[in-house]
Amino acid sequence: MSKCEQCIVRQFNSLKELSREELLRVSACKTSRFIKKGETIFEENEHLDGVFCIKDGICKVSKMSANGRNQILNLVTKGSLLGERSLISNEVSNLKAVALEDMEVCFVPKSEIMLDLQKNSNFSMSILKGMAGNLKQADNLIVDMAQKTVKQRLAEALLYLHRNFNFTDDEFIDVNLSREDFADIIGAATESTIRLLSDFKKKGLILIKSKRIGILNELELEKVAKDF
Amino acid sequence: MSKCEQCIVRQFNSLKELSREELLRVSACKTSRFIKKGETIFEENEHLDGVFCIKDGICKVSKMSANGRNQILNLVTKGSLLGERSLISNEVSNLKAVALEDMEVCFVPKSEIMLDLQKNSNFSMSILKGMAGNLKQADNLIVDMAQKTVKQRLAEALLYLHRNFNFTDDEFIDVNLSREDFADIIGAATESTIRLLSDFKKKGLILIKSKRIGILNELELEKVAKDF
DNA sequence: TCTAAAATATGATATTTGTCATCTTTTTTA
DNA sequence: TAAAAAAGATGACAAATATCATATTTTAGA
Repeated sequence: MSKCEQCIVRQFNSLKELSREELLRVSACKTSRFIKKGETIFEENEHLDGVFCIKDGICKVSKMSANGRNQILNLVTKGSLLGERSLISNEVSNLKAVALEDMEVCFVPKSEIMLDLQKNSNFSMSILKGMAGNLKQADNLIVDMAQKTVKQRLAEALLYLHRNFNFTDDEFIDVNLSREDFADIIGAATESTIRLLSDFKKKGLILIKSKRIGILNELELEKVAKDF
Repeated sequence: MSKCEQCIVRQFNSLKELSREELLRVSACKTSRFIKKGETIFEENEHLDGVFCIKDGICKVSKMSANGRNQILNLVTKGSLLGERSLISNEVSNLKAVALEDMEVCFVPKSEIMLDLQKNSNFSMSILKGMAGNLKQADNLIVDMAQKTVKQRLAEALLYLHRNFNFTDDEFIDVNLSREDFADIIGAATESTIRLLSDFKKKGLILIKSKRIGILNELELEKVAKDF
């Protein structure tokens, strides 16, 4: 089992605030898991007895609505923690996480995290800052969902993906999302989403090569998103 | 100026975790403000150098969308804190707060709160739990906004108001909201909102007496909200 | 590599929702 | 209290979006 002290990934999340001793303790009690594309990391209403630290890969975090449709709330990637919210509230998970590609994920038991939260104020402050950031992001998303048209939300989503998930040097977004995933991100019917993507393609805003999508005209897409 | 030690309101928020000495320090540096109905407590993008503790009254917390429409994200009432998120992120406020009735609000300077966050792990844990709760609530709202119809969202809003703001013993919701406020809560046009309210009234689900609204048939309203 | 299944695409149509105009009621203010 | 302003209500219509049907393309598995 690899050691947290040598793991570069922790630099990207609150675990970076842990002292050497704390980190050694985490390393000693953590477990590691490989997750295949499409597999579920955790389910809604599952009891999570700890937090996940994503070592590699990317997953979609979603929640089922009462009408049976899935809403993707976030795409979470290498370096992020998952499950802190439920752990802190001492509740079962309100979200579900599914791998979009093969992943490696470490699991740190609750007891260790809670101890560090209690004893290390830099760590708890870092977690708190992360949560505050998530909350701001969530507020923005509420406003977008409530006030923007499906077309605008799709434009926003494409821009977001372009800015955050263009790892390779080609113009394609580097996340393996189906049309249904897109629909679940923007909260629309799959058919409507497909139609709008075709529209954007026709207007030269994006490039579609079967499943892969690339942004061609960021400026114009921004205009669509902002409703000019 | 009244004293925090004797203020019953702090029992309802994280300030309850402060020690006697900490509370005395807060009491010494806090200020108190009376705010008239309709007045703004703080604006979007305003620099908040502390947090507000609501001693009395109720306010709407909202955010402007790019298209110039207002989105109400929360109704915040006696006993709640306001502004912690911005303070923790060390950012200007992302939200605006406007009084829905006459209010009394205390203001605690940032330096004091930050000190307590650092030194008192019960306090920081309580703030963290509060933020985690807000985040869960926000996630739920995203799903509702993305997946539910305007009618369903209105039904949900009415139920929420009924359950949380029925202070008197009559059947009316005890918050002074305009039809535009309702529209800003559910993210719809004011006219659509008015029309749906009339519909609900016609069907005997609610009672409308000019500005005052009461819930008559909670069960049926739930059915509407859940789409049966 | 061929085939079946899944995903994507598109047309037709119904439903939902927004917009603009106008009227009525309520509230505010002089 | 009367007049003016604001809020609420409603009709007509347009735009956005969902739904259902079906065709086409892509992907996965034998």
